Amino acid sequence: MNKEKQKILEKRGWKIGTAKEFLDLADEEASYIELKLKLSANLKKKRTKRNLTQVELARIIKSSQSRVAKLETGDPSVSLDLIIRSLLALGTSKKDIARTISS
Amino acid sequence: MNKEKQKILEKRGWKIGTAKEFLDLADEEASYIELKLKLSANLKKKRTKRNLTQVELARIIKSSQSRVAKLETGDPSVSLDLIIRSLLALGTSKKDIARTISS
DNA sequence: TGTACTTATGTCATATTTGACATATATTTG
DNA sequence: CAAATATATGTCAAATATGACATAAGTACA
Repeated sequence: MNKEKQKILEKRGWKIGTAKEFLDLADEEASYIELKLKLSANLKKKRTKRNLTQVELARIIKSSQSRVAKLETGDPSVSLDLIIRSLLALGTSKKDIARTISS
Repeated sequence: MNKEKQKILEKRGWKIGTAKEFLDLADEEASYIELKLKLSANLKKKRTKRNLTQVELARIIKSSQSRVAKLETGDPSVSLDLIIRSLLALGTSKKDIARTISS
């Protein structure tokens, strides 16, 4: 992971860690974050494709509009669990999730 | 999802929900749980293949033996985030994770 | 058998994630 | 343009996940 990418992620609120940790864990951490961001982007794509508003999706997953916004903007406060649950709630198949991850 | 499967999962500590909710959300919930269980099983497989003890893996992911045990036994208290992070810490590729999910 | 090693289970204080709310900022539509 | 609609951002109390610890239970092997 290059410095630029790290800066961008940190600006969005992701903590990559100190320099020392950075050397050890950065790659896994970056992979983990990228995985989440990919799935988040996919969620947004799926929702818009269905012409659903964030409010409507929030109702489906029993959450709130603001949380859906955070889900889709890749906010660090959002868990992978919630992302996956949301995708599944939109009828996303395991295969489709897998595709998104390995893309 | 059949009643049997629900009972088994509930016995292990998973809350599937009330009868009414069950009808609406059971399938997504079941998919979500199965996804976690599959990845957990894969984690255990990867660790043992490497001849690592739970204590050693705990060190690598900066956690504790007990949490690793919970990770591998599919304890409901374990997040997908931790499972994925752990897999990545063992050098699992996105492709491999994707494979596990769609299997 | 027993002793060392490994894994499972229970508990808990702390940390993180949650839905909800208010409100700011786009974006669309008339 | 303005009003309506949709999305983003900040905050917070409550819910959930966390590492750590103790200890039980299982496994290997002398």
